[in-house]
Order: sequence, then structure tokens, then C-alpha cells
Amino acid sequence: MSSIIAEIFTKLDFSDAELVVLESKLKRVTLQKGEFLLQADVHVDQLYYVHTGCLRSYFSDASGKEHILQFAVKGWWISDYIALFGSDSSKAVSYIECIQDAILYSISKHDFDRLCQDMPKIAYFHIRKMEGAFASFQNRILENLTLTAKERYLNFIDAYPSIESSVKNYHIASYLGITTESLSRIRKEISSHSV
Amino acid sequence: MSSIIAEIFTKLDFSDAELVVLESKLKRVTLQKGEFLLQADVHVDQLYYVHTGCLRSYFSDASGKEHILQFAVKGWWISDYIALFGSDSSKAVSYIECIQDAILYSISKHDFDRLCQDMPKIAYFHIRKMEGAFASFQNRILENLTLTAKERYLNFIDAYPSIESSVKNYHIASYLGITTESLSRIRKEISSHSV
DNA sequence: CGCGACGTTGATTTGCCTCAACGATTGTGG
DNA sequence: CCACAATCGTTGAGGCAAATCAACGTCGCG
Repeated sequence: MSSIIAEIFTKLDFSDAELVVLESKLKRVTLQKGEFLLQADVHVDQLYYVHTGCLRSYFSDASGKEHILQFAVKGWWISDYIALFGSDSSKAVSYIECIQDAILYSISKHDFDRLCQDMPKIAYFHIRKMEGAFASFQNRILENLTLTAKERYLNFIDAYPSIESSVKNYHIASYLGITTESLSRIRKEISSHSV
Repeated sequence: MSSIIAEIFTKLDFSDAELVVLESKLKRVTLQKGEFLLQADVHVDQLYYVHTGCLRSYFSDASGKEHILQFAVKGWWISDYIALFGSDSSKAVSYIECIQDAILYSISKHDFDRLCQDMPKIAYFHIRKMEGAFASFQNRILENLTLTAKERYLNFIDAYPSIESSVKNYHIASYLGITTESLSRIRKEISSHSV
């Protein structure tokens, strides 16, 4: 199993003793398409690393409409970060659904915090990851504020071609904050231009 | 000056030797209303802690319209995180303007990284801060996806009363991603309801 | 084959924008 | 201390992007 440690903590070297500790904290989780990793209102205390497959996290608003926060494919971490990192509560506000059969590795927030304290390497690794994600989030907010739906779609298929090809259009629409009908019209417009 | 260390790194205790190191890395910066801390395309390598005053970071789009990413008041950190934490470049994509006379303390990203490596307390502190900010950003994305302009405005004045009272309405509009005219109409509607 | 899931298309509505004009408030120089 | 300009907020008219509502193709699969 230590090969998965090498995959998750890319470029970090560990002693045998450290590997034992790390492996003891990680749990393998398999999910099939359609299964849920998390539902709104449940207690959240785990982080999940995606080894294979694809998941989506989404929020269901007052009128029942779904809004996708994040897709996760190989190499990504996913959880309900508002519950896990926020100060208000640890109840999930979102759902996480498997949209392609997946193998995940989970670790509890509590264990992860301990690893960060006991192994500086892990702390720096986490800081790097968080900083990168931070920049990405700023970017997404910026795009939501400045770009039209069409531009956001073009950016999306450019930035995440691997996701675009593996999820349904209505999921992409939901991620972009538009309806499937609007996305359909945008796609039509784009294809007619490029002929 | 060590009182400012206590303010910035809330609840952390340091030895005298550590205080000397920390103080040597922090630079005091004073800004007057209207002055810029950062402009697009300049090289970014500093983080800024806000001791007093108020600043805004904004992005200027192709048509010259401004979009506010963040306000910062006492206790907040501000910088161009896309440039500082992103992988693409270290050139600023945004502007940071002082909108109320301010006293800041700056530290370079490079020095801060060293502090994180040399002093686990700082690393841990940074992780906590990042995680909290992470949750906030998810929340903002969620609000942008799910709420109407009116709801976002109500949330804003609820979540940031201290900011609401110290910035101009057109700044709030820009933060919410709407025009000043729209905000004006929303305010009108709200006040007529509450009479 | 027939059903359900998915995507597309059309008609209409709506929330917010744009452009334009006009009060209210604040600051500054005579 | 007033006059004036600049800044800021409000209001109105018209327009547009995307939502809503509804119907219809198309594809895969039991």
C-alpha cells in the first residue's frame, strides 16, 4: 500500500516508521456511480483523496436546485470544507456523489491535524496544497464576477478537459451556475462559429 | 513592537529569541486613503496584515470595470493571492487600494515560508488561517451560485457590519457583482418593506 | 420495442445592465 | 460663509442575457 502514500504525498520521502503511521491512518473507500460519500446535515470529519473515478460536491438550495461546488478526479482531495474547516458547525451543508466508480482514501481531520503537528513535511505539504487551492478559488470568484457564461464554459473545458469528457452536460451547467438549456445554446453557438 | 506580534499571532506564545526573529521580518507600512499597495502586473512577494484602516483588492476587467475580490479590515491579511500562491506567475492580477488610512505590517512570502519551516507554531497558525479562509471562499462561491443580488446584500451587511459602515455603496455593489444602480434599487426595496 | 435519461429548441418572462438625467451631500476656494 | 464643483446615490426608460416553462428529438438499454 505504500505506493498510494507516494501517490498522495507526491515528492515527499518517508522513513519506514513514518510509512507505518501514515498507512494506519488512511482507509480505502470504494464507491459506485450514484452512491453518496456525504449528505447534507451529517457530521463531517473526514477528508478524501481521489485515487480513481470522479465525484461531485453540490449544494441543494431552498428550491431544490443543485449547485456544483467542485468536481474531483484523480489526485484531488474532496470533502465538505465549509463544515470541516469553518467555525460554525461540523454538519455538512453539501452532498458528495460519486459520478464514476471510484477508489478513495480517507483520513480524519483529527488524524490529519496530528500528522501536521508530528511531521513537518506533511504540514508543509498541506500548506502548499491549501495555497494552490486558495489561488484557484480566488480565480473562480473572479471568473464568476467578470466573465459571461460562454466565457466561463470555454475556460472550463480548457482548464479541465479530463473532467469535461467524463461528466454530463447538466453537471457542467450546474458548476457554471447556468441551466442546461443555456449551456445547450452556448454549445450550439460555439459549434456554429467554429465551422 | 512585540505587542503587534501578539495581535497578529493571536494566542501564540513566543520566546524572546523568537520574538526577535519575528520582529525582524515584519515591516510597518502606513498608507493614506487613495494610495495603492499593489497594482496589476507588478511583482508580488509580500503578505500584508491590517492593523488599522480598510483596504480593497479588485480586478479590472477588459472593459475597465472593477470587481472587488476582498475587503480587509483590522485582523485580516491581504495580498494578491493568485500571484502569490498560484503556480502561473508572480505578477499581480489585481489592485489593492487603501480606502481608509491604514497601518499594515508586511512580511515577504519567502520569509514567511522560512518561519513556517523553522517554527511549527507558525505553520500551524497558518494552516488554521488558510482553512478558515478556505471555508469562507467556498461560502462565497456558493452564495454567488445560489442567491439573488438582494440576498447577497442582506448576507453581506449581516456578515460584515463593520465593513458595510466604512465603505462606499459602489464598493459594496462591486463586491456583490452588481451595479450601483441595482444596489440602490435593492436598498430602496428593502427599506420600503421594513417600514 | 418502448421507456427513461439526456440534450435541444422555441416562446415568454425576468433580473440586472446600460444609458441618461437628476437630487443630495461634501469639500474647497473666493 | 456662501458659491460652486465634484462625488455619491437615486430614479427612469429601454435592452439583453439567461431563466422558466413546455415540447420534442435522440440515444442507450432492459
